[in-house]
Amino acid sequence: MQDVILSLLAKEPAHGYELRQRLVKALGPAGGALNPGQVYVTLSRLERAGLVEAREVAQPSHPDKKVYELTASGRERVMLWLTDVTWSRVVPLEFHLKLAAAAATRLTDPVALVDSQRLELLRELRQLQELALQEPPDSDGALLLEGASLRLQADIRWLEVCQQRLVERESR
Amino acid sequence: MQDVILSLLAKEPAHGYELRQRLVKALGPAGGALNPGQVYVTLSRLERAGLVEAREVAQPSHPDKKVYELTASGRERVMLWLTDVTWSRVVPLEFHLKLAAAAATRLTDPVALVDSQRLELLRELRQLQELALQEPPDSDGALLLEGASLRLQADIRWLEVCQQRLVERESR
DNA sequence: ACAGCCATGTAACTTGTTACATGATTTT
DNA sequence: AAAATCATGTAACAAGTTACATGGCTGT
Repeated sequence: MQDVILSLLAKEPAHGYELRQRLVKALGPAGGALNPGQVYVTLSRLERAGLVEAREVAQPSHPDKKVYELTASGRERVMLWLTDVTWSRVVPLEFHLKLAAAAATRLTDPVALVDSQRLELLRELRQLQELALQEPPDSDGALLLEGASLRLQADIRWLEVCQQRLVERESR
Repeated sequence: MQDVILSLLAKEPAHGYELRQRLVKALGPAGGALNPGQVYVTLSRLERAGLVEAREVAQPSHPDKKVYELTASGRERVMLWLTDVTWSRVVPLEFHLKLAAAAATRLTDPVALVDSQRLELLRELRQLQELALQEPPDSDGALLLEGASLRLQADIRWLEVCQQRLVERESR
């Protein structure tokens, strides 16, 4: 969250309300879940950490607003974030633990578990592809959806491999 | 972390030290980064939440140990976790924000950013494939590595698409 | 005597998250 | 007069993370 806010401020100074709106828009359909308060909490923590600075701006026919902008060390942190290359590869590990737990507890059949997850991902993939049709081609939104879609396909293929292995082992 | 610990306890009751070792082993090369204290912190929080219960076990030629096992509500939570199907699709969104920030700040060239990330992922993929060779075929470890590898390939393909789009836009 | 493994924790800090509170202005 | 929008925050808790503290037992 902090890095996200900072990256938005890297573009131009803004106040909390504006940031919240930009975030909701950037998050798309998932944007509704964003709690307004969180933006302000994050901003005040960033200020305490010296990464942003605020100045109050009076408005004639509106409540006052507080415009935040990056400090030097804030810009430094954005640069670090930009060049950071740790991508999340946590999920397969987590799912692997789930499989092991399912096998150990025998509360759920591992094969059924893999299958339900696979079906769910397929459902999500169809939904994504519907969304992609509504997006103008070659837009940023379409590019984003393509990234999510490629990942989903990779995960689905992996689940298929898992399922195959499980069935093979069962038949031995 | 909580769910991970719970899933390990779902297999069989265990004490903290043992859990830590199993975790380090399960995490493979990344296991070294695990702070021992965290296991105990997590266990005590799980106990406070009523998801696990401990009983102290004296050992003749070793310090005492505290063996934890799941309560009924702990087992319930594991079941919820097992059947939960939310996979992380956050990363493309995050990278998209990075691209936007890079374009806005002009501190870094977006094309260079994509390229460095792509090279890094390629490096990781090679490393993964080396690890896979050392793993016995058809083992759980090999399956895990395959999942990570499929994801990496999807991410790399996405970055290639991003790069293509950026170059296309530049030439206009 | 000293290193190293077995075993457990606590204090403190950061971050995410939610629920709640406040008040002005504009539109209907 | 009510509802929506503009605008900001606080208090409190949950969770991840780290640094540090403690002690017994084992092998050399």
